[in-house]
Amino acid sequence: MARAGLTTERVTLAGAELADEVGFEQVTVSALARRFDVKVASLYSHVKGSHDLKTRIALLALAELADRASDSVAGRAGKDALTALANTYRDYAREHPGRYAATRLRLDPETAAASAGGKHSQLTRAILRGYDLPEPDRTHAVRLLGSVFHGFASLDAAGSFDHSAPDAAQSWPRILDALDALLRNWPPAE
Amino acid sequence: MARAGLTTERVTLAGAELADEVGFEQVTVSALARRFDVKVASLYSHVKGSHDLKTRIALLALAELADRASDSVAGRAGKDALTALANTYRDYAREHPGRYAATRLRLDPETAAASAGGKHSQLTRAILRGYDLPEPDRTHAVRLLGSVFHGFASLDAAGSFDHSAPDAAQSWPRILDALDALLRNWPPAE
DNA sequence: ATGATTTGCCTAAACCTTATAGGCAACTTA
DNA sequence: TAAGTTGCCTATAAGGTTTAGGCAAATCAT
Repeated sequence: MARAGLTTERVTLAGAELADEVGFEQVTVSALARRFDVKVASLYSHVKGSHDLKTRIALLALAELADRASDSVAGRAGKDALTALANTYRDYAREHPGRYAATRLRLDPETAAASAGGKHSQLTRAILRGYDLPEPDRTHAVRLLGSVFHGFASLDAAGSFDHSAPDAAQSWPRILDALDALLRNWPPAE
Repeated sequence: MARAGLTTERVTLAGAELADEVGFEQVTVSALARRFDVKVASLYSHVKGSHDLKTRIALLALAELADRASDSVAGRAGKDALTALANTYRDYAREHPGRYAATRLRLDPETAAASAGGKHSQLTRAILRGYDLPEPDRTHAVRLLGSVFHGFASLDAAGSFDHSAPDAAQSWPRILDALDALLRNWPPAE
């Protein structure tokens, strides 16, 4: 009766890998048990259940993405920083579709508060230092950028851009050009 | 043995209502059977199964949303049209969260082609008539607007804006101001 | 080292959802 | 009102979730 060496971390990581392979919605405690070649009930010592597992994958992905985002904007400013951050999100969504989908899981307030979620808005706020926006427009701009990054990755992943020309990849740099131009010429409140 | 009067349309509509109440992911053939006070197997005469049901709900929502969007931009131009379209998406996402989530279901290519999906990009393209954008920038702008509408609704629904001030409702008009300004001053390709 | 304790994975079982097959009753139509 | 169609049924099987309780392996104390 050899032990498989399960821990909560290892189970969560395997769940994230499974999500990238088969989709976040398809992640199940049973599938994970098969992957470890272990009986289903064994996993219940490490995660509380299906929802707990998915929440842990979401937290893992949020933290991992925040780390990458943080690295990407370090030492950059202005449009350079904007592009780096935006590309980090787009690349992560493409490389890790399951993990990326996990970041959109609705977390209960206290879990969300303890997550890396706040770090993401902090990072977006940081790249706005290179532009000259007074509050509260800075907050509005953070939300606009978040919407674009998330919305584009989401529609791209859903294949929404697949049936029109040109390639989504062609639109991306022009969208970043446009956002940069917008941030440099942000309209004043009337 | 009274008949419940099930039809594919009625089952789909009830599925959409259920989605708005408990969330799109929670829509199940079983739950729907309970709602009709009918045995599960009975529903299988009307929908092929769980995936078919969800697909039908998605198509219903896409069509319904396209109708509303179409109504909202009729007779408007420029920023007025932009605001009307944007608000239609935001309002629909708030009023019908389950249906809105359904619109993000990944459809297989031929189903997607037969859906109202294309109408949405047509409508967005239409409001750009009020601005002066050459191709291919018009397409890039359509994608940007789609990303913002979808991304904002999505983040708003996920509660991502809940833990920072001010209210998301305050950001929305300013984001539309910003998009209008951007479309009027779209940066030229270098 | 060896007994005690903790930890890890197990069997067993109950419940829910999906899905299919086949049957009888209730509507429809002629 | 008989024939045909449709609508909902029972029965059944397979797979996922979750809990309870048990034995063995690893770890710790003496």
